[in-house]
Amino acid sequence: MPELPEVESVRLGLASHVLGSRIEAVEIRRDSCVRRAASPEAFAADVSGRTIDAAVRRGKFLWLVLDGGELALSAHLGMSGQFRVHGAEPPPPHRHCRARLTLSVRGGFFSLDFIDQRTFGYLDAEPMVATPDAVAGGLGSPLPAVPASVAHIGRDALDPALRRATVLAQWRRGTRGIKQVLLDQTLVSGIGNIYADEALWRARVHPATPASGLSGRAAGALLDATREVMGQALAAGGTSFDALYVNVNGESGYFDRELNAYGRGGEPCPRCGRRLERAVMGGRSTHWCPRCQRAGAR
DNA sequence: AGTAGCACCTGATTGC
DNA sequence: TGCAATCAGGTGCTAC
Repeated sequence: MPELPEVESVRLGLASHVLGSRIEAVEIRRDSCVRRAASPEAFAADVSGRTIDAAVRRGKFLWLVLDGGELALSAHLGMSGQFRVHGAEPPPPHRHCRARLTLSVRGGFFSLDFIDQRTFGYLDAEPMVATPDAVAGGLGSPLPAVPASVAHIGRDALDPALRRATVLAQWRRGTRGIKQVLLDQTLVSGIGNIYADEALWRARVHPATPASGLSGRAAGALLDATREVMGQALAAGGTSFDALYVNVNGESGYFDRELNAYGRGGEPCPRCGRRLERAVMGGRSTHWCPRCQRAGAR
């Protein structure tokens, strides 16, 4: 469920609570929440006793830089992952709590819970690896490296170091529809199903338009639209329809009130009044206005 | 090489 | 009321 604005809200919350703290204890409550590590015990051994130096994000991928920066505690929220911060005496773990970390800072202790109903999310201990374009890392990162599992992920739409001309050329290559291309995290990361539909609506591009048929100008306007909509969503604390997405303090964002297309199939287009359409494209539910977003327009 | 399809899960909602 | 089908914000692997 979480896309770039939601993951960035989580990153900001983590940064405000865990930077400079030390990982004292690790309780894995569901083994499969640790994917790459050889075992839950190996994960715990890798991260225990280490200090958290930074909280970094690229697209929807999030990681805590440990000690010297050669190791990361990486996390992906999948469809339903959350982090929740509790004080020295945390409540009993939530039913979907997959891991509980105990952290210490200046003699005080607190808990960090990883909660994930659908279990598509994960935690891992990973080496940091250099990437060809790792000039400045992702948002929040001063480091020239990313966790191994993020090496194939493109810079995200809000990253100042995004190579605009390069990604627009990559977008327009191949045979896929533009909706599928927007969701390709190896080109521009961070755009998920909600913000893909919203950006296409803003830029007046039909989701099934062959990406190769977009003009450079239209592709550029679409990239700008992804940045605008995700920037505004971030300012509103992200999008949330229910208790499945909350920040580290358990609070929901408000951007769902500002969605123009996503989830509004059958409702009037906020721009022209025409009934919005809904269909499945590339296995994902897709929403658009058949009048504002004409196939082949622009 | 690029792309489509499916697998991975749990839970809420909808329809019969 | 019960039960099955459908849907949900993501990613990675496999087979074309």
